[in-house]
Amino acid sequence: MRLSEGVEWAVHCCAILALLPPEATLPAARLAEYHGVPPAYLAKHLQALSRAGIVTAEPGAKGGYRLAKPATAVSVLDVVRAVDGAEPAFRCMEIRQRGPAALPTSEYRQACAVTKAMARAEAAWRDALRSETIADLVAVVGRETPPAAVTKAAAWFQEVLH
Amino acid sequence: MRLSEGVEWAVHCCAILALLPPEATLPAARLAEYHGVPPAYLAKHLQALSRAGIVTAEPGAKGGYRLAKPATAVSVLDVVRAVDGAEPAFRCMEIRQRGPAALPTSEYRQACAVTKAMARAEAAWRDALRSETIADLVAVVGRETPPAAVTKAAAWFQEVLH
DNA sequence: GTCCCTATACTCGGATAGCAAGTGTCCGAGTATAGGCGG
DNA sequence: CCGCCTATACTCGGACACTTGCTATCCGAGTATAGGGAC
Repeated sequence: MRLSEGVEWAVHCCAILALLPPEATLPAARLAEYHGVPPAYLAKHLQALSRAGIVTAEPGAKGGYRLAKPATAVSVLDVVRAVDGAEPAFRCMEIRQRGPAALPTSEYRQACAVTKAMARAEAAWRDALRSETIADLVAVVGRETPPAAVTKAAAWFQEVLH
Repeated sequence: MRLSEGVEWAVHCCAILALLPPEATLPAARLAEYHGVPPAYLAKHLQALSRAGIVTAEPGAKGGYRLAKPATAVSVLDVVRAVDGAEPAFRCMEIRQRGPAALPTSEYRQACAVTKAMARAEAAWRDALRSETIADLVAVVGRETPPAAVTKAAAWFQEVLH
């Protein structure tokens, strides 16, 4: 089981966008440059965030991306689902309905116990991600990041910000 | 994010093996036949369960697989980790250490907030799977399965059991 | 009748192809900007 | 000097190759069994 690498990029990008002044935008190319990742591929994931309504895109010169909602209203789960998709990790193939001891489909009214157990676990995972917002992450980063990094980042933003 | 299909097969196989009389074994080919899945591919996953110490394999004629531990001592998490691997779904690539605002590696002592949040969510997922044992699943199945299916399965086992 | 030996058939185990999804990249459509021109 | 128009440059958005890892398969090594033969 492996989560798409783009999820990490997307969450970090949301955290950066949350730090921007209101109404300011940052192009995908700058976000990619800041994180040291391929610009074209990051753009693909930012498009997914845009489709999900997490960020809004300003087209044209001096355009770029901005958070569509307050950082307190964007959970990590929102970002994960936007990039990685909403399908569950465990897909029940109903193998109990196959083989020599199978019954007609109409006999299986309850979801099988395996599926239920997996669904409970995934629900716990989603709950944990839902309870954490981008604003929470930003707060933690601001508390734990060395001041040197903050000033360095702030200086860089001054140059590229739209 | 997608869990290997073999996980579903492996859990179902463990549940079947838990129903067997003590010391009885069932070959991989019969387990595959019962579930209607490719025998060779299922064998691969059963090997993983064997390596993990969840089942033991009896070689030779009249051989097969048997649970290595009581069903109450095998959690669903054990099976998932045996088949799917123990690596976390989210792998932090430390992209914060890249780009124009990066600092020397020695400055990053804390794990980044994104990684921590993801780790918490995965811990919740694992906890949920760890709290469920194969014995629990068997109990639920025995309670919810129609009697017709139980007798049909029992008859089939009588024929193929070693 | 009992014991031993041998050949057999069946089991698991690891090494080997095929395919799908994620990874990475590119080019085209659209828009706000900046400069030049006319009034 | 001010307003308008046009050309430009930059942005996002979706469509196109490539690579890794999951899916699927096969064949070889090893062992308990079953049968036959000798005592």
